[in-house]
Amino acid sequence: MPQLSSGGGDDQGANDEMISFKDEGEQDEKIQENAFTERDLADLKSSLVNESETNQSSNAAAVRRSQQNEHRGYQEKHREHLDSVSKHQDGGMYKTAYPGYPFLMLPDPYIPNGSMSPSSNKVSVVQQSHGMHPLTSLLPYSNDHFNPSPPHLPTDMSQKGVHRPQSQDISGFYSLPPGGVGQMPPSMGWFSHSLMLGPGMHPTGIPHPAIMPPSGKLDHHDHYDRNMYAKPHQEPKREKEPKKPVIKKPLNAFMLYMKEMRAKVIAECTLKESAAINQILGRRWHALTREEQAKYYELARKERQLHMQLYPSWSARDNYGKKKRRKREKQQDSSADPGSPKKCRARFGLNQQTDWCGPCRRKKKCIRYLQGGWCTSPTSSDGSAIDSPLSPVDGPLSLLPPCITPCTSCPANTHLLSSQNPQPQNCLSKL
DNA sequence: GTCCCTTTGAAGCTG
DNA sequence: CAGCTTCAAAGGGAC
Repeated sequence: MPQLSSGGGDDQGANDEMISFKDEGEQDEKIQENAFTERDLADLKSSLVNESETNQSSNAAAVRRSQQNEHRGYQEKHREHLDSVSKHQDGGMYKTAYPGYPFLMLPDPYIPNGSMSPSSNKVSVVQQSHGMHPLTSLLPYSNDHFNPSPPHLPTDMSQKGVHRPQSQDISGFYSLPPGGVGQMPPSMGWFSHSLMLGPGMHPTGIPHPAIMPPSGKLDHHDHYDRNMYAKPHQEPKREKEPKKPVIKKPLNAFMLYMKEMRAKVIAECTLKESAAINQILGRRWHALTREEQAKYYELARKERQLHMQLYPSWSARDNYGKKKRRKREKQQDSSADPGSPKKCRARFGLNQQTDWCGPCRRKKKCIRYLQGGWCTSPTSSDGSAIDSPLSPVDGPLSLLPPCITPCTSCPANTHLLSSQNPQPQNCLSKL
């Protein structure tokens, strides 16, 4: 846990926060759009802590009770479930949830609708029927269609010749509390109330969240259809040499935090754009105490451990550079067809960074920039920073670029700020 | 349909 | 080994 150790154990949370925000001023104003002023943010920070504590206290008891009850019959039923699961394996390659890691109090972090937020209407419903251990249903990884044998069995694990370290005893790795695999460490108990399986999610019907269908995209927009996995007509496809399913990276601590808190932030500030949400979440993340963050680091570590055990031969390398390759291929295709040049996503210049396409504001991503030209006219003979050919101030309002950072002086937030225009002259409030 | 944005952290890659 | 890059999630927006 680099974050936990990097601070040297001192109380440097505030410093850490300052360091992490490279463009604080700009980000601040973005957040203001939805009542996230600095003042509010300060309130938010304190309220977050209270919120967290409140949630912990109010839900902890109920959650603990629930866990205890459900844990009682787990060990016997777990074996039962394994049998059940193995039967399901015959029925569909995506139908089985991996049952071997009940210690992990995660909802399926890879299931698009598997929000962990307590405020999310998608979630927060404990569905641990079927005599399953509550955690069993949350197991995020399914290995069935990937590895022929159940990965949770040490013998199977050892059979896989791999370059990743393996452990047959996870508890040894994480110092799991006494009580077995199904019990969460006390410090993690708070998490369980929100890390619940989504409604309607059958425990054994969860496709592996980290595995993308062979035909699926790697992109985050690739919301694989859960139903698709259940369709029996998928089966005949296996006659052909199936492509290796894409196994996604395990989520890190912050990603887990985002998963849980996203819906909450959305509800609080009516924002919907993920970029803005993520900015807020980033701030909240820094506002968390070390103890609160530690919970997520712990979860993330378990997540990685689980992932490692399930896919010992998987490496982040497997997914590394795929997007880039795809993009490169596309570019090659487009360059081979000069008759249909890519449209430049140009907006009028908003920055002067030399490695950006000034007009486009698309760092190294503007097709024309990559092809050696600018979207519009500007060039600099000495190679210095290239200014925008058309200042936002120059154009009529209708031609102004979209807001990068909402101008809080404008009631309607219809204008933009940028590093060049911290207080744009065309601000509605000035016009 | 695809990509971008935006965040942090982990891991891979590169010089 | 340090520094950079990519990818995890999310979903609206742009094209």
